[in-house]
Amino acid sequence: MTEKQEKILQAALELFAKEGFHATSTNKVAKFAGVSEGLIFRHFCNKEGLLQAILNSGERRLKSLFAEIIMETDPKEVIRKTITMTDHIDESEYDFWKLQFKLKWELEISGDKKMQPLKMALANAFSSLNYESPELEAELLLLFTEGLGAAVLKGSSINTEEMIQFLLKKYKL
Amino acid sequence: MTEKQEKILQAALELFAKEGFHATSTNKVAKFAGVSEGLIFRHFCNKEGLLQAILNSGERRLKSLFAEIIMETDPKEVIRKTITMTDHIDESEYDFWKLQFKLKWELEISGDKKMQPLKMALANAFSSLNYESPELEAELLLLFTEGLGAAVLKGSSINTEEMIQFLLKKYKL
DNA sequence: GTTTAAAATGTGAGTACTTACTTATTTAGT
DNA sequence: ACTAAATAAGTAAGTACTCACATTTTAAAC
Repeated sequence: MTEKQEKILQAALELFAKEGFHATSTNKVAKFAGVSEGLIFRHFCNKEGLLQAILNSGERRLKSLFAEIIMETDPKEVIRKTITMTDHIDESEYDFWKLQFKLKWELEISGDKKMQPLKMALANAFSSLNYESPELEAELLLLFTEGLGAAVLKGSSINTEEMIQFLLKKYKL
Repeated sequence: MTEKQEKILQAALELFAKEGFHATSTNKVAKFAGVSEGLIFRHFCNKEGLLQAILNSGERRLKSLFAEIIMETDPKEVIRKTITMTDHIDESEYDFWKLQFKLKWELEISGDKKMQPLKMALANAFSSLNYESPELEAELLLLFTEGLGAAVLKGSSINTEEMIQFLLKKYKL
């Protein structure tokens, strides 16, 4: 991975996240990265390839964030970590997460599959704590987590900290 | 409002909702509507104007959906109607709602302001029922509602009916 | 009720510009 | 010297948008 290759990835991530995939031209990416436009196609084949490269390099972030929760053995901790997840995403990774959310709507990249392990871990946790409907509880909590994440990334007026504390209280954690 | 004008609005709504605003060209809209491309600009000035026309004509739907909840006096009914809202949106209006959600990400049209009256109605309802933190309860419920709506429109595997019943039970309704 | 002129609606062929992508050529690392 | 990295200058197709012209609708005058 050369220096310019990384510059392209960085620039594309920022622009795709802030303006959207279709609204960002390869010309714009090249200029923002301080690179000739042709280089994008030399390294990433086409615009779609550039996007895939970004997504692949970001996969680690996604997995490491989820892994910490899934590895947890204490059921209460699984739930607590899920609720506080939004607060643990680093500001330097905002662009990546924003892109992830944006692509769910702009292209039809669901990201539903990637949530599955987390959903199962949550369902197990709720089951261990003798909740009546563990699967539904898991789904509901994920709905909340996604909603809160979306709100934060969209710069909503919502008070994240307060909301997280409120939820922890609701789940008696 | 002429016949062709409505055809343009219909076509644009469907295409914007399904492919996205930036990904849909005016040429595509014109062909899909069976109309000359120039007519779009005669009637709606530019592409942005076309979008605004769609949004304005859809405003009624948004208001009528929220109004029914806000007018409600029984606090328990306010909460119940909010929870079941997702199930009440007609399939013929899917495109409109999908566009609404998509635009939140593609452009930065928040739609946060339009939620404010509903949020206040919910906060009042929770307050009447002596909940400890009515504002947070309201915000949380809206987070769920939006998340559930998004899931349905994205064609998620989630069981909407079941989830709604589950939530009603949680809120003792 | 017909005529007629003006206004509104609609078209098709353009425009200048941008798009994703290519290719011939040059630069730099080993 | 050979290979990979990088560039500059293309290209064809697509973009939003315009404009001169044709058609229909409206409405007032006779």
